[in-house]
Amino acid sequence: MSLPHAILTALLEKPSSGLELTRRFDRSIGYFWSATHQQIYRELGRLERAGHIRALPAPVPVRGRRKEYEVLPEGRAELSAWVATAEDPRPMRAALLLRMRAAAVVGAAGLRAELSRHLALHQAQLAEYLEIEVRDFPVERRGTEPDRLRHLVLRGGIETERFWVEWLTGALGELGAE
Amino acid sequence: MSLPHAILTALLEKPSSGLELTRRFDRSIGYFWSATHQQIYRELGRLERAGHIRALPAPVPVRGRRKEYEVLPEGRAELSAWVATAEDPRPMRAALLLRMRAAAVVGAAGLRAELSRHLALHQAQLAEYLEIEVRDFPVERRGTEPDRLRHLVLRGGIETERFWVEWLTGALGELGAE
DNA sequence: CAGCGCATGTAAGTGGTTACATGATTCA
DNA sequence: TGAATCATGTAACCACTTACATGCGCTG
Repeated sequence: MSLPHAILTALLEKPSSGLELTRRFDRSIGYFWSATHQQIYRELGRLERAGHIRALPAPVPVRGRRKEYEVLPEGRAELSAWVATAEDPRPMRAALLLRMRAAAVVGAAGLRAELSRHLALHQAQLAEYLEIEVRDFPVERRGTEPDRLRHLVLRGGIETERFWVEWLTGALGELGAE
Repeated sequence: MSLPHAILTALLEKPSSGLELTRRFDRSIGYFWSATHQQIYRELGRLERAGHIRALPAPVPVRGRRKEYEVLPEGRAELSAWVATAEDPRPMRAALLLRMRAAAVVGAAGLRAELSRHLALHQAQLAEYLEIEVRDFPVERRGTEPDRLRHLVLRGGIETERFWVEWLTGALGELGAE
């Protein structure tokens, strides 16, 4: 149950409309909790009904007109509570590892190309994260706690991608030329 | 759409009943693609209707009225095709990273305990994987391709857990004593 | 004023989770 | 015989995905 909290976090960082949120999810929060615009609109409706956020007063609330949302104190309290909640990590879901295990049974024919493709994707993502790190977290900006925490989040993304790049590289080596 | 393929893989490794599959998912395949017994029974039904597996005629029921399934050639072909399929990696879903980002906004009160708890869980999982590695993949058993592939899968689990242990250790250091 | 992009939504279908139901065997 | 356990399932719900629908504002 993390989507509402992802949205609350994003709205606290900057009040936004549904579509703006969608865009920001595509390039920032979505790196570790993705969501489509349909999910976001539905969740915005729920959060509003729950009294956690409110739409900023618009002249005429009509379909097709942008609605900007901001977080209410209740929403901030909810998010604050969630940060300290005990919530077990979900078991990982790695389809590639599954495919590798299937390949051990039925043979690895055709797997090599797919591994290469994934390797390129993860290398690209890693490069993007490293750019963000250079741009947003220069050494002199690492003093305040919020900055240190945000940097930790980014390091999580970086190390995850690095893991995949290394694992895929090793796997391609093991597979040989096929 | 990986659950059916996870089941096909497991059944090729060893024909099983629904409950046996559930147990094996809990301690093996489920490490990277978990499933409950309800999911498994539903999926077994679908796979049987699709002609990918069949129930063996029970010779002498050992316990209860179990149904043992085995994979048909069509199922093996389906799995073989899936191994080579182009399927993009799903974006990661890391609730802990999300919570860390929320903490950057509303404060990290109470987060430390939760990070410690997760650290212990991941350390335990890592230890379990390392035991499996020692037991199932001694150096002299790494020659055949199936063994090498299965070992790669395990290495994926090991390195993932190692990532979390390191990230959490670093995060606890950054958070300070609170 | 027609067409296009922006913005907000609805609807249907799938996969996964939680809670419950039912029969069959074992054993005290 | 009654309780515990093994084994297979059903039902309801929720999250997420995919496809489509509707209204607004700008521009040619």
